[in-house]
Amino acid sequence: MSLPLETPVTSADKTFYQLRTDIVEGVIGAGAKLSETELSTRYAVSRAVIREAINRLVACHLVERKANVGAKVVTLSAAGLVQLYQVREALEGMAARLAATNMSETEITDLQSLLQAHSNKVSSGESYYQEAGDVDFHYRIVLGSKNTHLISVLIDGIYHLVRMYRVQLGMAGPRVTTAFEEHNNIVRAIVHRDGELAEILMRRHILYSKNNIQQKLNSTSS
Amino acid sequence: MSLPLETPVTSADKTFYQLRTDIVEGVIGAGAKLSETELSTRYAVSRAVIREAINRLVACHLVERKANVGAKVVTLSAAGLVQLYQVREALEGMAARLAATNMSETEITDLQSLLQAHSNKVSSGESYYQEAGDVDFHYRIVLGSKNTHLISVLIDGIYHLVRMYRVQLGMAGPRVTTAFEEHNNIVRAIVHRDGELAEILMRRHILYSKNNIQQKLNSTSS
DNA sequence: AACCGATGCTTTGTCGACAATACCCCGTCC
DNA sequence: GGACGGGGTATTGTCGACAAAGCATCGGTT
Repeated sequence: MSLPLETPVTSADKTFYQLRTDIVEGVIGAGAKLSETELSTRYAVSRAVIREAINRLVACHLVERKANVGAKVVTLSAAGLVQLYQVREALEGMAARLAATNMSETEITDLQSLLQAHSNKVSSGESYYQEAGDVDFHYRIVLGSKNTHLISVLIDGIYHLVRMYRVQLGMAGPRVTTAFEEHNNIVRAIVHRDGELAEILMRRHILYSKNNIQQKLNSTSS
Repeated sequence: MSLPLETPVTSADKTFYQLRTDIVEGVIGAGAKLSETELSTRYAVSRAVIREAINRLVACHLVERKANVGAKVVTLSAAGLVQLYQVREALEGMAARLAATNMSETEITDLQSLLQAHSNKVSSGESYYQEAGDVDFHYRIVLGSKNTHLISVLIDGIYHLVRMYRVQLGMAGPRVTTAFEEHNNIVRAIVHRDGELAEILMRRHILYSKNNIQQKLNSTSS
């Protein structure tokens, strides 16, 4: 793995991470109500820490809360996924642009070797690539931007939502080989320190993914 | 005003809004420690609501908290402002692109009349434009995108940070007339439903602002 | 004299109980 | 018969107190 780096120190931290994975992974289904008392018994902690965890989940847009009523897991829609990918296109495009100028030489060589390793796996027929490899690649680009706000919005927020969408809507999808080629082109632009090109390629890459997903959604709904 | 629309219902809401304005407005200075006990007495509420308010401020990136140590207001830097404007460029550019296709006809005409009103004020010499007019314009574009994530990240998060930077670093700045022209061009692109052009113009508009601010920072620091 | 450890104090994290609000059910009235 | 109003219940919001962790001071040792 690249970097969880999220070390829970307090009890609220642990419950927050636990709840987040449970929600993203679908253990707690979409639209499910988060009863504070029930969760406090299930996780064997006070209601206060549950409340804090829920508030953080609200900040991540993973759950919604109405005052004096309660919190429930957000229900996802195809339109929401499209909106999410629009934001990804904008943010990760900028991340790629910045990464082209801000990544260190060692980071770039690491990125290249990472891609090379994925290439080997893809050519050997492993479809392992899709999940872990893809997120790893995008993580490195985002972190390479060295832009704090960009990093936090994407890694702490959007990526978890994307994962949740994947699980909810049952996207284990292919699109491996072409995506690999796109990744390769992006890295090449970064190697040449061409931020403008890197941004364009990254935006197209995410746009393609969006179209791919939309197409899949339409075919399943028809 | 366009839309605060943030109606505090619970006590923690009110405290959160109060604290946020106090921090953004500089009443609570940068780097200041937020003592929970002290704030609970100052605002005459329990420590629990103070904690919740602080947690929300942490989510907005207005304060930082270290476990078992405490929370303090973020200290701003020129580099941070540059990073913030990079994110603005990406997000608001996308917002303009989406607004070009998603804004209703009435929203567009309202936007035009708003700009016309500002034009009158500018030509009559009022420098009132800068603050209220500019934020109003950008708000409408962002809301016109109809993209939930875009709206929340910008309006609930980044714009408050930008305001805080303005206050902290003493930016009351001019750049009125040229900015108005840029706004006008963006609106024209939206009228023509040309999302691509609207994005380009918005990105340049924000880039100009960033350069303007950077230049001002360098001149003051030298 | 400087470094290390213990002790006490301050602040945060957590807990259980109380207050307030919303929902549900039922009775009554039109 | 339907709609409005009142009471009961369950859940959330708020509070004060206890537990734990960090920080400073002070004493001891090398």
